[in-house]
Amino acid sequence: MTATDQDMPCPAQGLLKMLSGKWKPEIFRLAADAPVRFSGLLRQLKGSNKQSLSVALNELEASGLLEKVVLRQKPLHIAYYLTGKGAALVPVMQQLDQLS
Amino acid sequence: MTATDQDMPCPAQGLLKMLSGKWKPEIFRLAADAPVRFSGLLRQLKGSNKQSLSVALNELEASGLLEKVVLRQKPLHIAYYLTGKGAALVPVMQQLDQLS
DNA sequence: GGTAGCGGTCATATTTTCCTGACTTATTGC
DNA sequence: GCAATAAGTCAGGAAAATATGACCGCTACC
Repeated sequence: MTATDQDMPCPAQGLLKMLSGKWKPEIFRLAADAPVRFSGLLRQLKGSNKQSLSVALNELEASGLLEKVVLRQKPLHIAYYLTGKGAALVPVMQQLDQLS
Repeated sequence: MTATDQDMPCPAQGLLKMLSGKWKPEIFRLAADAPVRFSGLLRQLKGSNKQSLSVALNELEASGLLEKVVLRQKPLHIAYYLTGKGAALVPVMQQLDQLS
């Protein structure tokens, strides 16, 4: 059990895990469309809550799919943008959509 | 809340859910390679257990990705085969692999 | 008749995930 | 100064997922 032991015999499993959870797929989809913000998500995703969104956003950021950006404009905004890695995932998601 | 209420604002979410869980991605991958059997999985997937595999296999079957087949040969075998729907998912999984 | 392998189920833990409500810091509007 | 909005954190608790160990029916072997 070293630090390099990734314990991941299935390559796709990592990606799958990045989008697993109750809110992450929807957040990702919205972010793929346009940058998202905390309060906006809280309003759009009915039934969600601060805690879960906070965790989900942090995980999406940690896995490199979203990037948190502080916009130093008038009222100070924080937005989450899709990264390059995130964008690379979009076409795969679209294929999944079509299989549904 | 009718029976037609699918509560699924994100199309890909259904597919994602079908492969969510600790063992389902690996089971799916193995089944995509060749039909799998209960005892074989239990041996190959180190750290797994009957209960979890049973649940995972039933869910994969219920979601139409695997098909349970009883082979009425000499010692009686039960195997899980990839369905057409499951096969359609394979190339998408391969794309996920390459994004890793 | 005893033992072993296959393919499970069942009842019960343990672990992980998700939700709730209270509280915080900073900014804006009145 | 006071309330509101944004973007959270924190301490619980409830619910869902996962694991453990016992047990069962069937076939096969010796």
